[in-house]
Amino acid sequence: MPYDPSAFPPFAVTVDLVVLTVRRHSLCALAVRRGEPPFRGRWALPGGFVREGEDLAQAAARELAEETGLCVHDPAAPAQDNGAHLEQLATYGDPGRDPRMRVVSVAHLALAPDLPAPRAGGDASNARWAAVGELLEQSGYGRAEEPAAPLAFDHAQILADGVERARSKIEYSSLATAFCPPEFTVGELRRVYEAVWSVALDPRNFHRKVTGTPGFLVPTGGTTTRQGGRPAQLFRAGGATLLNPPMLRPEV
Amino acid sequence: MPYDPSAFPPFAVTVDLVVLTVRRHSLCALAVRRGEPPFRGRWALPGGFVREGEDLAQAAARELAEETGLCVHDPAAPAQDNGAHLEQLATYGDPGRDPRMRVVSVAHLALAPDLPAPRAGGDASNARWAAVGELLEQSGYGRAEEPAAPLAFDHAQILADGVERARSKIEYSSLATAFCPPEFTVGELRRVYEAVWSVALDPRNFHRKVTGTPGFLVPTGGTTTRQGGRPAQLFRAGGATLLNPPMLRPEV
DNA sequence: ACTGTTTATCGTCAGGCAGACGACTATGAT
DNA sequence: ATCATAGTCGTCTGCCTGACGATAAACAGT
Repeated sequence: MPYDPSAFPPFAVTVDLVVLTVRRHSLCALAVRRGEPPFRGRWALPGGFVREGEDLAQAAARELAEETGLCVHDPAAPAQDNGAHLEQLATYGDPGRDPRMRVVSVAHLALAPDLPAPRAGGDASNARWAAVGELLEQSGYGRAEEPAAPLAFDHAQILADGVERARSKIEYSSLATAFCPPEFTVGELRRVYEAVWSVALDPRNFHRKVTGTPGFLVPTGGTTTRQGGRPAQLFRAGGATLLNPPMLRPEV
Repeated sequence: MPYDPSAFPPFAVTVDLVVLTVRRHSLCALAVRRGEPPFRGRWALPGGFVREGEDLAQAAARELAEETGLCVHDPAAPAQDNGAHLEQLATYGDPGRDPRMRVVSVAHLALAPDLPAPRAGGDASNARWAAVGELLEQSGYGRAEEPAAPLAFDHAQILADGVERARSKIEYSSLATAFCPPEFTVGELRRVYEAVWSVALDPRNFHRKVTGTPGFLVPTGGTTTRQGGRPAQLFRAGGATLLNPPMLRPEV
């Protein structure tokens, strides 16, 4: 089809972020309260316009830093900082998804270790970590009872897609370590899987699997007792990014 | 970030298509010749602007129909027409990817059975099926020798991403049947895997795997000898979309 | 009609990996 | 000292896969 530079409909392009973390044994997402219409006062995913001259990934990283202070983990420089994992998720462009104008949103997925408190431009009351189960139940994506205040726009759909991406991706990649601090124990990593999948895993088989996969975990030599019980070895994420064979998710 | 409807940079939004099929035992992609600058005369992926009031998926389906005449396979109405599989791939928005203006392209991946001849608006010389190996070698994504005429824009990157998506997705889903006609034999399905992965698979183990996975294939009762040799049973794609355990891709 | 070629299909066997689960270890709490 | 908690090492069994032998049913050529 011929390009006609003078005759194309103009769009606004935004990035929206699904920022996931594991807190208190449950998968949580970052939600911000909208300060202006439409959907004023409702919770939404963080996001904003892509600026001129700005790459999509740059825009997502900038928004992530503005909302959480997190730096993005550079895949080239492996495994040391407290940076987050960031990847493009999908693009949502239904006409009418924003009542004001035609907006195409390029959603990104970010995985972060457990953080202190969210700061949305310094105003803590306008940002929070919410359990994804609660956020999605309110929007009819779970077996809901009281559809209290669903997320604004189509953000419930975006969140559901992001959670599904995270759930499947930790099966065959080492991405679960993005939820962990730089040094972590096998038990802490197992609790990440259990929270994301909402299942209970056998500690012995899990230990055998992750320590037996070459390049997945490298021991740092240290130990910790911060989980109670017998001291556990500390590990860092190894260079391997793909898990082959994958970690098997128990069916329900 | 506050939304300011009066102050956002305008973007053009396009859809680009990675249309894959298997022809003569090799994976091929649809390429169209550009009729106007920039990159006039070079090969590119089919695509076009998203229209006002048009969904992204609608735009992709419209472009696919314009270029190939294919209808999109409705996931709700399973397995009978010669429709193609269509899914969103990723979004590319580097500033400068189009020298004329700021264009964000939402790439889609389409998988189609082997088709007669391409028709790009009736002009056959401006559209062709090209082996993905050749297209990517020319762009430095394979071990190239003569970087003849790489694809226009960032389309080589988009094609590489689409091929990688297809390669990994046939591992754990029944998507390989989208490359087959409505009725097909186990051998034909195996040749799809072999073409997409560029490997040789053991016919006996492959047969055991696909016929032993419940819901993957349903026999139609008919047989065919169109491949020569002993008559083979004909199958249709079953309802199962996920392959568990997955088909294992031999490492190189 | 016979032989060779091609493709399809069934069977066998050994190795690897995952699930179930027993046993032991090393901390802190009472 | 005893208990509770969490980590780590083993064992066993069943399933799946890769390697590969064997048979079946078509066609081509002599």
